[in-house]
Amino acid sequence: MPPVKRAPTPGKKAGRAKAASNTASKAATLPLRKSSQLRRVSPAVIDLGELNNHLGYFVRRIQVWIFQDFIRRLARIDISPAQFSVLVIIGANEGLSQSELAGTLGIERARLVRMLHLLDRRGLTERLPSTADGRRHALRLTRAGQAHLKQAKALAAQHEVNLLPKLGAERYRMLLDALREV
Amino acid sequence: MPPVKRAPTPGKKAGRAKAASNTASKAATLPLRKSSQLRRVSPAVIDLGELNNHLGYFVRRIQVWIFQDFIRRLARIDISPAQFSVLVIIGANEGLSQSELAGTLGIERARLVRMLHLLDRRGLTERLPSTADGRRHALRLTRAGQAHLKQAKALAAQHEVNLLPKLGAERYRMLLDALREV
DNA sequence: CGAAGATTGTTGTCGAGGTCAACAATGTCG
DNA sequence: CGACATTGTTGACCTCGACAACAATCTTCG
Repeated sequence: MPPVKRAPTPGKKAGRAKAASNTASKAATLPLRKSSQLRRVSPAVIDLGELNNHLGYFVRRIQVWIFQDFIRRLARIDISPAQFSVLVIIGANEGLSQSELAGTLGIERARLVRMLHLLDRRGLTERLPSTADGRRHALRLTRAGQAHLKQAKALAAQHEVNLLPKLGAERYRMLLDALREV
Repeated sequence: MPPVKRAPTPGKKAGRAKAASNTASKAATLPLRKSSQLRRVSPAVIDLGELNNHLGYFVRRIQVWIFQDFIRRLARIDISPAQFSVLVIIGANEGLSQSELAGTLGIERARLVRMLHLLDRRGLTERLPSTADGRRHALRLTRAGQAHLKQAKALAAQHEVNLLPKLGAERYRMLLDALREV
């Protein structure tokens, strides 16, 4: 489909130019236009309405926010939050199976398989055949994996400390305690 | 690629049957095997290790958990968490622009465009040309959109109430208050 | 023992979302 | 007017969760 002229918005949307007494805006951000007469316009600060009563909304926002910082901080050693959790659990429970790992982290077995493919290829983890059960794989960290995890933990701890000032030490503590019990 | 024999795991993984003194397991779940001698094996209850000190991990878990309930509850009217937030904001701020909407919700303008395509097609929202600025679109809910949002809010409120017992009323309140200020 | 059933690891396929780059149309400002 | 910024849009790519289908391997129980 060839790029049409500024999106025809397939369908209606013809005339109609009434409404919208509360016009538009620009602010809401940083520049702080020096032009005295701030273009009139809308809320500038937008109302979250009903969302203010939904825990899910705020949890989502903070989750995204925290992950972004985490990702940025561990980008150097190329470890994602998911990979980090996998390495940590394997490190703390050598020999566990993929099923158990997936179960405790709440991810699909299928998802974990592909994740381990990567980590294996990178030489960080290995899947040894379980001596007791032919179906299982005993997961372990390689030497390199242990070293890598060590670095990851250091950076992650650093990331964690970084959250304190942004959340407030007391609030941070409270959140961590409260969430851990769920 | 034809399905090989139980995943050759491209690469090494030959012999090697040593290690893994702490064998494997099965439990960790429900059955509670009646067979007295519980197959020896690993932790049964797996150690989260370092993850216990990472707020991000718990926030992520609870976020996924909350969203699952939300999705399940609003499946009937086919509204996702993201769509819900979009409808709520438009409803509370008629005439705002896509940029503003995307900004306040923390999603990409590009992402929002496709979301609005859907909502438009479903007749829930409409994009009126802004009279003051030729580039902008003044977003609004259609009559149908308002009605749909009303239902969504009812179900969402129901979902929210459902979280109380599972989190504990006090904890719920605390979390909501704490997160709202971030 | 042997057949039915459950587990485990795997692959394939969808669909929702996030990320980036590139654009045309439109506004703003010096 | 011309340089620059915004806004809405599209295209392409990639991650991730959810499902379905399998082969290999236990487990159970008649």
